[in-house]
Amino acid sequence: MDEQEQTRTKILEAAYDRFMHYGYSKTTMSEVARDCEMSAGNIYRFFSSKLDIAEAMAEKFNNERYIDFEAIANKSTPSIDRFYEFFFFALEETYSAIEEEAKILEIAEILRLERPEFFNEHLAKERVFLVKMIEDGIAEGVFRKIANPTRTAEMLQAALMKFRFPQAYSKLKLDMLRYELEGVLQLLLAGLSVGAKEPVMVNAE
Amino acid sequence: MDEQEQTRTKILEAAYDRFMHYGYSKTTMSEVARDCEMSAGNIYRFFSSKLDIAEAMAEKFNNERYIDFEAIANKSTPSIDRFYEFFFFALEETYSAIEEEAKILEIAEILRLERPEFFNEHLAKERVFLVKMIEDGIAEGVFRKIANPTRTAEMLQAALMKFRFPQAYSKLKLDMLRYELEGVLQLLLAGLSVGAKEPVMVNAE
DNA sequence: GCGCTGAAGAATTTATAAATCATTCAAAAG
DNA sequence: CTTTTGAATGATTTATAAATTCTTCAGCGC
Repeated sequence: MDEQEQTRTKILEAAYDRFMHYGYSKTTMSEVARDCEMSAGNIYRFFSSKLDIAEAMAEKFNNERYIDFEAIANKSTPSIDRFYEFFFFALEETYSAIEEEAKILEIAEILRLERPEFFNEHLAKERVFLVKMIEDGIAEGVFRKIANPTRTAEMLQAALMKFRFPQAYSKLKLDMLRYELEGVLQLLLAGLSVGAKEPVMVNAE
Repeated sequence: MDEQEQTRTKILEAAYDRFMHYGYSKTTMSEVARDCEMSAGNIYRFFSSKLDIAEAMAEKFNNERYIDFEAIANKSTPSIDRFYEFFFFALEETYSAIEEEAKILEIAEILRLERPEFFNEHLAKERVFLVKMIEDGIAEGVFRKIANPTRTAEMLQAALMKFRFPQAYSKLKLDMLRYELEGVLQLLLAGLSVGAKEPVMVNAE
């Protein structure tokens, strides 16, 4: 880790402590700079904006999740089991992270609004694991042949959006979210199962 | 229609014109009262709050949709076709209503926050049509036996939430929403099809 | 040159007072 | 007695000025 990278980390840590304690908007660049014993202007040699600090923090948080996601996706258990584990793990993890640290929600909301590309990249990264589990399921003979696994993964994400970002999309409590996730996932996975027929409309518009 | 009901309608119409022209929050009770040639205080003999006027308006709007929903649900076309028609109709209808009249979104947002029960009742009413179409699909031999159609309808609603209230849950454009709705619906209906297997986890937690 | 500072500017937030608003209710009008 | 008004009230919104904040960058020290 070179000097540059070391300073970035120092700033990130100082910002993290402040963001978690006082929240993103109540933390000033001067405060973070003071904690790092430098001037506010100098931070801009390492991060081009305050929002970039938040994004770097979120990226670090996500990267930790990707390790867990990858571990789940690569398990040797049936793909069905892995799907459940994946989405329930993600639900519990994000829900409790936000529950315990309400400040995280503020950052997530700001990024969702100000950095939608960041959000989309995150979804694309998660999708890689979904595609793998879909393909494994096909290989297992549990899922039917699927023309475009990436598109199917996109559809799973669209249908399960409210469980991946629970507090942003609803006010439901965790047990209710679990109940709904279970049911929706059951239906979606049934739709992938070997016997399932993709519906064909008689009167296509 | 008795006197009481007639006055309610007059107030509702005056409020509707104002809400659509200036928005909910920019409309005052005095203005509505003036349009009805009465005092602001007198409105409260007919509606117990400004929010109640908005709710009554939304109820009227919804009731018009229920007529269309019922017509679709009662068609003699295959239930699959009706499902598509139902959700695409709902998407186009709510999307364009909000697109053309941005003021409607304000009212919808306020009701979602301040009157969550109203929202839940609306979902329950829609669910009746979904249950019917599910049961028809079973009778047609297209859908598999389903233990609890009401629960399944709830799950469909949970998975399709972002298409029922498009602008509230995402910033996606209509063509993207159509693309996603098509795929998600396909997957969900495949999950209901006769051959589909409800997934059973090997290692239940 | 290189790394950093601190002053400066533009944008945003805060603070505060004034104004407006939703709602209530005593009393007037019918 | 029923219906309606309009003044009173407390809450919310608006308006405005002051202060703070993010960000830039000329120039200082190494």
